[in-house]
Amino acid sequence: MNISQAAKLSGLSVKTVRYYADIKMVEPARNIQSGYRSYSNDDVAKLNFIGKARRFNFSINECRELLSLYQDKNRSSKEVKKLTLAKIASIDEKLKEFHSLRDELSHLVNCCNGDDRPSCPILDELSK
Amino acid sequence: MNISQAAKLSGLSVKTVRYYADIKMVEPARNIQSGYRSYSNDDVAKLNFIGKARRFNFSINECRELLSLYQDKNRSSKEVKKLTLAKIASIDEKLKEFHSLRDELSHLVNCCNGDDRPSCPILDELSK
DNA sequence: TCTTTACATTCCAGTAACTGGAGACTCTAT
DNA sequence: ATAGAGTCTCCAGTTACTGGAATGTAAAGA
Repeated sequence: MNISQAAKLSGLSVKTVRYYADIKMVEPARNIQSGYRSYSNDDVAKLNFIGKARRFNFSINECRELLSLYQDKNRSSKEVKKLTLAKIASIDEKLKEFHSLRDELSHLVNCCNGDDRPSCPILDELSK
Repeated sequence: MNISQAAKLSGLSVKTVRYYADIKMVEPARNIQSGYRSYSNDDVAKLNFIGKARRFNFSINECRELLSLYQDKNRSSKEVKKLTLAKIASIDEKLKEFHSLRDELSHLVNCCNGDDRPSCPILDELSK
């Protein structure tokens, strides 16, 4: 199938699918006459896999790792679990950061009158 | 003072401070002889301000806005509050995303044996 | 004074993961 | 035959820096 159908089936944009071909992550066959990319069902399955992994916040390189594990019939689940645990840990980091950020900002907002007078505890805090 | 001291006082890297000069956010005077950037205390205060705002996850453009409000003696606190509330909302978005991501991933990890056999619910989920 | 060393300058490239657009070619339908 | 849709490649832009090369300047020691 052509790229637009592969894109539709995998829920990705055409640009993204072409990008994944460029970076050699999912390299489809080519129609020799037209030069058009020609995607198999297998290719679409990979695109789907990658799309999901990306939505799970795995980076492109992590997706590559996962993809090779996915395609390796002899892989152990240990490796995948390890990668996923690391990902969870990094998400926890981010959560912590964002939580404290949120708390500080909302504290500042609560102290701010929000009227038309120039006094503003938010700016005061930023300039300390 | 020279750039390295301005960097030290503001807690930013020299590269970053130079970058902020390049993008015309904090433009110091120049020593005519040497061409070296020459930072005033006022410049350092701005750098500090920006550094803090960046740590509060404001983008460079938002920092520009905040900075101009900061320097505008006639600004109202309303504007700043609005910007900050929007920032909080976007942080909340991210928090929600990351929370659900985390939950899904840890669910998958809990279902995974993590042994040397190839069966792996994580990959199974990704390939569905 | 000379020399070393530390610090400064500019400019270019790379990061991550795409996205947008230009110009050209191909396919399909009328 | 031609219009319109789809595809191709290639280049640039996004965000906020960071690293490195080649070169110039300042300060301190011998």
